[in-house]
Amino acid sequence: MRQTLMAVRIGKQATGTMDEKSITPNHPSKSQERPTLKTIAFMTGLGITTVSRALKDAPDIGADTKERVRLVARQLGYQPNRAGVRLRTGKTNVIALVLSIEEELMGFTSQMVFGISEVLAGTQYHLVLTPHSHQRDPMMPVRYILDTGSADGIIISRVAPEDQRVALLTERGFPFATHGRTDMGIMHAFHDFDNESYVYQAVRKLIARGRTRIALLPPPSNLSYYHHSRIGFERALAETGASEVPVGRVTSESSLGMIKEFAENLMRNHAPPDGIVSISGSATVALIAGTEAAGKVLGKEFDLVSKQSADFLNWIRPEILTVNEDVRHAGRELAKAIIARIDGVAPDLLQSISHPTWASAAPV
Amino acid sequence: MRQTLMAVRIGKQATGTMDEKSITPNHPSKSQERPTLKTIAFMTGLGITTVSRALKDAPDIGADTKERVRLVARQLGYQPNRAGVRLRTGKTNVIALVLSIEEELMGFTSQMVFGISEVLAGTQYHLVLTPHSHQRDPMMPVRYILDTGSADGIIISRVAPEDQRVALLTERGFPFATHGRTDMGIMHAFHDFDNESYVYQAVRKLIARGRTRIALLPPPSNLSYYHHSRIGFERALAETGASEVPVGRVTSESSLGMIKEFAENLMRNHAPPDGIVSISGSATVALIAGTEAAGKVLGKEFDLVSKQSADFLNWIRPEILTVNEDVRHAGRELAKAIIARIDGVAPDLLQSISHPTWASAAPV
DNA sequence: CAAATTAACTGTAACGTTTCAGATTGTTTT
DNA sequence: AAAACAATCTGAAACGTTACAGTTAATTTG
Repeated sequence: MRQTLMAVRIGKQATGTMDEKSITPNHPSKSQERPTLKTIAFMTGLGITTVSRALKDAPDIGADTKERVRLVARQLGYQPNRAGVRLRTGKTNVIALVLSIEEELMGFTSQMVFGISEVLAGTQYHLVLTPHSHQRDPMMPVRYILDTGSADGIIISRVAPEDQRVALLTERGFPFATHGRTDMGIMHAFHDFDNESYVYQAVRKLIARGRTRIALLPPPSNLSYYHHSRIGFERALAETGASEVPVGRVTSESSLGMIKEFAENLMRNHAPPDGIVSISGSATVALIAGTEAAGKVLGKEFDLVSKQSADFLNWIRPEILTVNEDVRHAGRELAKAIIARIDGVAPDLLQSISHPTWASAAPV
Repeated sequence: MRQTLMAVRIGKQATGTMDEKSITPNHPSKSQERPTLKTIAFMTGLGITTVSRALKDAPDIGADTKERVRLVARQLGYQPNRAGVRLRTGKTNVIALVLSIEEELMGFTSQMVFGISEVLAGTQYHLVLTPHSHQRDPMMPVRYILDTGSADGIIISRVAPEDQRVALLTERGFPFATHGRTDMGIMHAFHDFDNESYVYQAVRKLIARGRTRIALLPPPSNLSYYHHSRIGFERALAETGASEVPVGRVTSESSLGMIKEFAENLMRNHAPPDGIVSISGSATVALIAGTEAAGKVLGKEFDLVSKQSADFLNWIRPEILTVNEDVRHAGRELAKAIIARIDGVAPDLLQSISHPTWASAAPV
């Protein structure tokens, strides 16, 4: 029974002869319904099961049968029905990106999304966005996805050192990857930017320029990278003997108006900083406005180092020392990690960190 | 048979007694599977069909039965299984946002996404992102969605006056809404920013400041809003007798380096413009860099008007006259429109336009 | 009071897929 | 030649939902 099958048994009365959907009158003949396994089964004269198994290259299907099935499938442009697969297997082929609307404005989110999409484009996965107000209930989207099984994996950002979402997802054994690290003794997939190193190097650069009184505009203190940036900051200060000018409760996510006002007051102090490190590009814009409103000249009376996720600060003030956080790359890494995680790869193999690279002094 | 039903007929041997899923050993008892119609049917003693119909408030179900079903459903936290619904009805409860990775960087995409999500959050719809390189094959994502039926509606942006995607979607009768208008005699849902009016007003403002030689940095000429901005521009010039300083082939989406270089050359001409209108915030950043590299002072030798989708230009140069395009609002409008479209509302009732509002001179 | 009508409920089938437990060959072993 | 095996193929059932065509019992009609 090697190659005898060639369409000998046509029709297959049992399952019904390919039910000849009534051709709609407007589209003469092109209105062919979407092909299913049944279509291929009919065309090849095989059973639906055989076709299904052939397409997943199961070992109990003959080599030439597989070939034949694949050929017809390709010819028809067959694509498995997602709802069918999902209903039967529970596999959604969906990655959920949970993001907070407080996310940084300057292109952060879009770059992340594009990075993820880049990787997902080559797979069966779709990307579903689940924005929410982080303030209100950060657990809500995660719980929803968990309860409804509406994704195979989750990417979360803005993680805290002790992150409830990470705890919950881990407890449930649900695949996830985070943008940012945690500090709760839980092993999980992540990608992070090395903010400690960034701030450390930033301070060293300021000191190399002779600055000694440094201020750090950090992220909100509940987020993990607040601590990383503090550690880098303190390490650099300790090594060099430079001193810190404290910033009070202002953070990179305070309103731009508040940041400006703060910066202006700060620079009007009797002992203002001569170097500022900023963790966020948009905050830096307000920072400049404030410092200049106080009459200070960037590059002269003080220097400024900033991280940014889109390359725009140096167009505004070439004097700013900038580091680009490649968020798109982060997106790519996270997408690869979550897919691997879904495929069962151990989380400790899915951790990566980007290191700061300093932009050349001025753009073209 | 009014209120006699109260759990009299329990069990229902026919369909099987709620098959008591083997409780997993790790989770003592809380590991209740996700409730389905069957669960509710069992608990109420009703048939699955009855429960289904009761939940959709069908007219042939008794009022008290409905109440009872709703109560139990709420109690269990019942959520219809999306795969089941989708398989049976073809309804995906998904809105696809097709966006091009060439989309403006400065927060445009994220604001759009957040706006859409805001509206979708109150509905059963999920938001699926389908980014793609617009250059390569703009039709691909649309065709994919059409072929696989993977969404109930599509939102597209960056439309052209004669847009193939609009033509295809209309031909297939598929619900969609566009960010931007077309000009091909097809009635469809859209939201647009009134770029004609923006540019017109921009020019008038420049002229009010005594400027007479105006340059327009327009979007790429294949996009609809290129034409709108040109119309507004030319109308203002015609009315006032001001003259245009042409910009050649530079557009708001040329690289920042190119824009800067162009601006610098332009301002070094023997007859440079004294007013510039920019359609994009990020381009404006480069524009400033170029004009200042040529030694010109903003607000003195020339004035600059720019549109932006995030409020940042005035932090950089308070002198710039800015208009904020509220992309988040656009997202909200588009989401509402696409849902209405799916519900069968006529497209001509789903068209809206945002008008420019001028930011107050300087921010806080 | 039989027949028709109405109100309330229900089982079956189907959407497209995969898993399971066979079935049908031909071939090898004993 | 009977029995066992291997290689291929297969139908039935199930996932959760809804449309359809009933069924049942009570009520109205003639």
